[in-house]
Amino acid sequence: MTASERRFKDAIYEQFARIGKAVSSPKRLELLDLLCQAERSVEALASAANLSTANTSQHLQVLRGARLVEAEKNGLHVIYRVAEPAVGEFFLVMRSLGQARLAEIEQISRDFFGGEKDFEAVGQQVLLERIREGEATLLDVRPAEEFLAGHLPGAISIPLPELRRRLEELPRDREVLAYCRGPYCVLSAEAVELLRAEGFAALRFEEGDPDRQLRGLPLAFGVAEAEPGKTGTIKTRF
Amino acid sequence: MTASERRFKDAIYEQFARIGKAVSSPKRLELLDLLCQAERSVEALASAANLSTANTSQHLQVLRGARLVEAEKNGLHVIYRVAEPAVGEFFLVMRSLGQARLAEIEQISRDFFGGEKDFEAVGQQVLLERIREGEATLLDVRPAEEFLAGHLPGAISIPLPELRRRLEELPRDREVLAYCRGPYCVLSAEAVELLRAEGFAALRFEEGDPDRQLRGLPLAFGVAEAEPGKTGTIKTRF
DNA sequence: GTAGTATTCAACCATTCAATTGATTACTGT
DNA sequence: ACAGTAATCAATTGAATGGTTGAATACTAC
Repeated sequence: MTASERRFKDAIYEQFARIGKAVSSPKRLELLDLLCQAERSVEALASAANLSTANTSQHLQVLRGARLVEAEKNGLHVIYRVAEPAVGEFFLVMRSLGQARLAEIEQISRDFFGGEKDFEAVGQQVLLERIREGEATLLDVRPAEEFLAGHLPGAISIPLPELRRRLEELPRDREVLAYCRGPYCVLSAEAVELLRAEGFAALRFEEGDPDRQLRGLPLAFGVAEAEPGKTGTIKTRF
Repeated sequence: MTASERRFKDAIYEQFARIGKAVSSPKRLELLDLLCQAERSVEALASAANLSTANTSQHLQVLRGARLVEAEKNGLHVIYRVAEPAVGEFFLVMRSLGQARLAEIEQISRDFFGGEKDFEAVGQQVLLERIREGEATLLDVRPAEEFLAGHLPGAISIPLPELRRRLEELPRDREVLAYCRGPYCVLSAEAVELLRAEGFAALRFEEGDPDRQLRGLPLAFGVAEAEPGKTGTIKTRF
C-alpha cells in the first residue's frame, strides 16, 4: 500500500469516526433521542436530560460538528433539531442493534419495568387495526410539542402532567394504550399506573424494535383539533 | 423525574454508548470494514490496516466488548468476524449517513480519485443486467478469501496482485467492470489503471451508496469453480 | 520438552474528553 | 440605555483513550 493510499484511508475513516464520536457519549445519545422526538431549545434539552446548560451546549456542538443536528437562532433561544430524517433512522438502527446484541439492555429494562412486559404480545399491526375499529384508545402522553411534531395516527394527546385532571376525555368502555418516546421512556409506564389506579384498562405500548416501521407508517403531523361530535376528545386531522 | 428513573435512563444510554464508542475510532472502523468483507486473524487485520498486532488486538477487544464482533480460537490464530449481519447493516447505514452529511468525505474522495468519477453514471440495476446479458465482465479484485465469503453474482475473481499475469482470462471484446470493497477501497482503481494500460475498456464499479441494496440483492457465496467451456474463467456457482 | 509463532496482557505516556465554574456575548422588553 | 435571560466561551479538573513497548500466555511443529 502506498503512503498516499494510507493517507486517503486514514482521512476517510477519520471522517466517519466523527459520527461515531458524536454517538459515543450517553448524554449525547439522550439529547439526540430527545431531538428525534421534536426540536428544542438548549434550555429545554438541558432540563429534560438533567444537565447544566453549559454542558448541554457543548454536547450539542459536538453533535453539530458531526452534522447530525442543526441549530437555528430564534430570538433569545437557539433551537436545535436533527439535520435530516436519515439521522433519526441511523439512531434507530443503532438502537435496534443494541437491543439485538447487548443483553444488558434487556436486563436493565426488565429490572426497571418489573418484568411485567405489560404490552408486547400484541403485534403492532393488530394493535393499530383495533384502534381504528374503535376497540381501544391510543394515548400519546408526551409533551404537546412532541405530539405536534409527529405522532401515531389516531392517537390523542394528553401530556402526562395533565392526565389526572383530563381523565374524562378518555372513554371508559375501551382499553387505553399509552405510548411515549419509545421503549426506554418512562412516561407511558407512569400513565398506565395512574390509569389503572383510576379503574381504566390500560396497557403500555412499547413501540420497541418496530419504531422504524411505525414511524415509517402513516405518521400524523400538525395541529390537533377538538372533534365537535365526541366528548371533547382531541383527534388528529388526517 | 425520580432518581430511579434517572438511573435507569443513564444506564440505558450508557449501554447504547458502548456501540458508539466502538465505532468512534477511525482504526476500529477500518477493522470493522475489513471484517464486513470476510473474517480474519488478528495478524491479517493488523497488516491490512497498518497497525501493530498488539494495537489491533486491543481495538478488536473493544469491538468485541460492544458485541459487534466475535472471536474464535483456531489453533495458533484467533479468527475475528462480525457477530451478525445486523452489524454490517449498521455499518452501512452509518457510512451512508456520513456520505449524506459530511461534505468532507466526498471532497477527500474526489481529491484522491482525481475527480474522474470513472464510473457512477450507470445505475446498478442497468449494470447488473448488462453483465448478465454478457455485454460486460464483472471483476472482483479483492483477495480470494473475501470473494469466497460473498460476492456479487456473476463476478469473476482475480485478486489484484494476480491480475497482470491472468489477463488472458478476461475477454477483450467486452468492457470490464472492476469492483472491490466499496467506494473507499483503492484496489479497483488500481485494477482499472492496469487494465486500461493493457488496452481493456475498464471502469471502476463504485458500489457506493447502494452497497446496501447490492448486498441485499442476490449475493453469491462459496467456492468458485472453473467453467470448462470457457477459457479458464472462474465463475460463481448459482 | 524446546523453539517458534500468534495473541494477549501490563505498564506507561501523551492526548483527548466530560463536566464544572465563571465570564462573555447576544438578544428582548422596559 | 438597562436589566434580565439564553447560550456560548474559556479555563480547569480528573478520568478515559490510543498507542508503544516488552513480558506473558497459548498453541504448533519438531
